[in-house]
Amino acid sequence: MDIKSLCLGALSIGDASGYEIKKMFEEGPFSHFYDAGYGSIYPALNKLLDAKLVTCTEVEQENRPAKKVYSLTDTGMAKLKADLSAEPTRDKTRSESIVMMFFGHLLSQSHREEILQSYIDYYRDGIDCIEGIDPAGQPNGRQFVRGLGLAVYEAAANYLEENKDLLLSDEEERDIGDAA
Amino acid sequence: MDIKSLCLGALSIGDASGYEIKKMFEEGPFSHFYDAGYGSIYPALNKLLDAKLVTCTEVEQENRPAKKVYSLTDTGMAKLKADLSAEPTRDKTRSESIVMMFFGHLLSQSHREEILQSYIDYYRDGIDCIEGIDPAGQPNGRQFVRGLGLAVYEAAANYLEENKDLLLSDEEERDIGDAA
DNA sequence: TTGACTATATATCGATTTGATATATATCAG
DNA sequence: CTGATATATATCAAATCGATATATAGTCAA
Repeated sequence: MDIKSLCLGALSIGDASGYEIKKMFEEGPFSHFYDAGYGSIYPALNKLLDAKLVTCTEVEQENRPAKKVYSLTDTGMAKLKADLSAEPTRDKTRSESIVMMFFGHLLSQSHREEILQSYIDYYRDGIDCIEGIDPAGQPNGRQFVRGLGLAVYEAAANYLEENKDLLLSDEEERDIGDAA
Repeated sequence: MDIKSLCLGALSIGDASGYEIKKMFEEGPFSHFYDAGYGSIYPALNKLLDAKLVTCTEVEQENRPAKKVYSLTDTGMAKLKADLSAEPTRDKTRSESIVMMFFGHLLSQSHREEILQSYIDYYRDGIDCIEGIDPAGQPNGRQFVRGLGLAVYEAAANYLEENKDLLLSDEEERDIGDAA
């Protein structure tokens, strides 16, 4: 499963341009569990077009640039279902905030506090964002994933707030006279 | 912050070979919040060596191949602290399991069940793995991150188990006679 | 003793992805 | 008329991924 598969998934929700697909990764439904930028989306759409898994129509618009709207073909939908039927690979996370907290003893207390607060804000914003989605009428899978996101973000935000002191307190000097 | 920074961080804990650093990402302390393979670690170590941020000693071993053990220099430690003092970028997650659940309506019930169960197992294994780490004597930051991991994994595993039915139930046919 | 498998260890390479930048059109504010 | 923001497509060097190659050595079974 790569960005081509995710573009097929995005188009299974409805026709869209590259720019609109990007927004699904940035602010939209995918933003909490997948990532992609223009540099991978546009090449992916071109490959999908070559493989006839999508079609493309140029649409003129008033007061803004023309856009290329992509649509899923029948073979595209079949390919999407095949991709979704594979064994999922392990989740990949990359959190610089956690790296910094992990090595907190190498940082000043004030910097640890900054990192922690912006990380709490990050989760609180995520919660607000997910709560802004109305689950009514959405497929069960999307409702399920929405609830998972809320549960995980709330657990993280609560832990960070309830255990601040552990991160912010300075290390106790241990091991004095340890070289017995 | 890139893999070079993470290698410096790994070496701040103790001298290590590329193979040993890989294991820190695979099974060790980094495995829950960062990822890296040989293809990025070995080139990173060579660049760090060129920049004199680490030194390298070849060590012969009994009953196994020789290894190259890397150590942090003073400038390497300074570089690590500088990297950790930057503004953290946003977390990046990439979860194929969640993508599959999100598009669950395109999959059979039995496949949804497989994905769900293996995802629950994944979190339960993660919990066991973290619980196996003794926090005693570790820096506060590492204890804090350990607790965060536990809180988040437990929230995820519990949500998945308690809400199984929502994902596994078949969609109700809505909108019949909707074209009013 | 040969083959299969596992673990340790380093290294490389094509393909993919990242992150930044370039190019346009159009609106709005100062 | 300059700068900022939003829409929209495209590209490119650098970083990363995932797979593979190579080598040593132990185990375990056919």
